Amino acid sequence: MGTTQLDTVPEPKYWHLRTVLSEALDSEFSVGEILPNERDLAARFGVARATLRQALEQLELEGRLQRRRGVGTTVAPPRMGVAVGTEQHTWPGAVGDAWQPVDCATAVAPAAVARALETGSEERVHVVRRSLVTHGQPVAAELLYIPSSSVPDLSGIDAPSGTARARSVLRELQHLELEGEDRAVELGSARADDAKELDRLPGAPVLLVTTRFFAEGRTAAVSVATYRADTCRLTFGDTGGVEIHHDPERRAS
Amino acid sequence: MGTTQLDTVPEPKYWHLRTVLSEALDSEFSVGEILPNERDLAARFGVARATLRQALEQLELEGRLQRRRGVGTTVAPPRMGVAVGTEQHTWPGAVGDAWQPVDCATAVAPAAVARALETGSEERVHVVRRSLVTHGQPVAAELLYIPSSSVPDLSGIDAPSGTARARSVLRELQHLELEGEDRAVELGSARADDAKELDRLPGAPVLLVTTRFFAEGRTAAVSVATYRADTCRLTFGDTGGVEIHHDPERRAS
DNA sequence: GAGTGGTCTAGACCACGCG
DNA sequence: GCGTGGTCTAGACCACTCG
Repeated sequence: MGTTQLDTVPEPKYWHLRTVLSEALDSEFSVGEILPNERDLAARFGVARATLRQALEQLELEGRLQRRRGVGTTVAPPRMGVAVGTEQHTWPGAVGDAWQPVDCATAVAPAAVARALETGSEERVHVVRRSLVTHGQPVAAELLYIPSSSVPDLSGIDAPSGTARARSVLRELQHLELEGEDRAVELGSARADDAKELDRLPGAPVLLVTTRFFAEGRTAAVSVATYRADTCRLTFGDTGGVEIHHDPERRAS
Repeated sequence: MGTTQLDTVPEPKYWHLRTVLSEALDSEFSVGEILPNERDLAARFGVARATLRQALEQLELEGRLQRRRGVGTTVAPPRMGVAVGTEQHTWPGAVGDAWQPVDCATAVAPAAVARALETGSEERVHVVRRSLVTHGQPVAAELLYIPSSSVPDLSGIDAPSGTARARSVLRELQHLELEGEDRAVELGSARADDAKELDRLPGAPVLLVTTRFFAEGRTAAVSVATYRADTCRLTFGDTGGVEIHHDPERRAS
C-alpha cells in the first residue's frame, strides 16, 4: 500500500465549495432568493466562515450572487448588457444618450489625461460628471474631461457649475465634428467616491472604460467611465451581444 | 470631552494600507523590484498577515503588483494594450492574426453557444483552441466554436485533430464572407484549465470577451476568449488606446 | 435589539520555485 | 531545505439594515 499517490492534486476547499454552491444555485434557487447566512452555510459545509466567504466572493465576482451588509446574500439576476460602443460614433450628450449629467466643474486633469488632451499639465479643463442608471439601479459613473478649446463659445452661459452647466458644456460639444474615437477597457477597483455612487464598498471590482474623442485632428475630450463589474456586461457593436456566460444548461442531457 | 464623534467613519485598515503601499510603489520602487515578504510587511505595518494580504490583493487587481508562490511579490509593469476589435473586421486566423492555433476537436457546445449558433443542443461543432502570447507571456486563451455548416468543404483533410486540423478549419473559414461581428466584455474568474494556460491560479480575475461572427445571414462562429485581467488592457478602435490609469504623476507639481 | 455581512487577528500547515 | 505566497481555522468585534 503506502501512499498510492494517485490522489489528484488537492483542489482548494473554497474552489470546490464554489462549484458545489454554483450547482446548487442552478438547481435549487431562483433569482432574488435569499441564501442562508454565512455562519449557517459554513457550518453546513463544515468549513470556517472565512473559507466559505472566499467561495462566495468568487461567485459574486462572477455575477452570480449579490451580498449586502445587514441584509443577506441573494441570487443575482443575469448581468445586464450595457451598450458601450456603437458603430455610429456620437458625442456624449447627443440625442438618445442614456447618461444623466450630474454636475460640472473646472479642474486640473490627471497627468495622463492631460497628456492625451495635449493640454499643459497645469491647465484647467471642464470636468463633467455623469451617471448611468438602468432599471433603477446605478450602473456606471463617468468623468468627462473637456478642454476649453473644445467648447470655445461657452462664454456668458448662465450657471457657473451644476447640472445646468454640465448640459451647456455638452451642448457646445455637439458643434464640433466628431472624427473618431478610441476605447480601452480594463479591470480596476472602485475609489471611495465611485463606490458610493455605485452603491458598492470601496475596492469593489469595476470595469474602467477610457474613451478618447477626436475632432479637428486632435483629442477633443477624454471620458473615464467606471462600470460595476458584478452586474454589467459591456456590449460593442450594434446588435447587443449574446449572453453566453453562466448557463445552467451547460451539461448536455 | 467624551466622544467628540468628529472622527470620520473609520476607513478599513486594508484600504488605508492599500493607499500607503500604492504611494510607496510610486515613490520608492521600480518595475520588477521585489517587495519584502508578506510576514515582514505585515509586521512592519503592525497588522495581521491576512489584512496585509487583502491590501496586496487590491493592488494586484489593479495591475500594480504581481505575486508568485515560491518567488515573491514584484512591482508589475504597466498593463499591456491588447487590440481586440479593429474597425476592419476579419475572421480569426486571417493574415496578421497574432493568435496561435493550439488544437482542434469536435464537441457539443455549451447550451448558450449552441443557441447563438442556432445549432441543435446535441449537435457537435468544431472547437478550435487558440492562445495569445505577447512578449513571451501568455495573455489570453480562446475557444472558437464553429459548426460544420460554416466549413462545409472540410472533408478529407489530413489530420483528424491537433494543430494541423485547427489550421485547416481556420483556413476553410476564410472562404465565407464575413458580414459583421458582435462583442461583449465581462468580468469572470479563470476556470482551472484556463488558469493553467494563463499561468495563474484557479479563480484569478479574467476578462471574458465573447464574439459572434456573422456570415450568410446567421451566426457562423462564436469565440469565447479569456484575457488575464491583471496584465491586460483591452483596446478597441484602430489607434491603440491611451494609457490613462494609474499614473504616478497624478499630483500636479 | 437582533441578525446580517465586513473586518481583523494569531496562528497553523501546504504547494511551489529555486538554489 | 528553505523561503515564498496560498489555504484554512476559530474566534472576536464592527457597521449596517430592518422590524
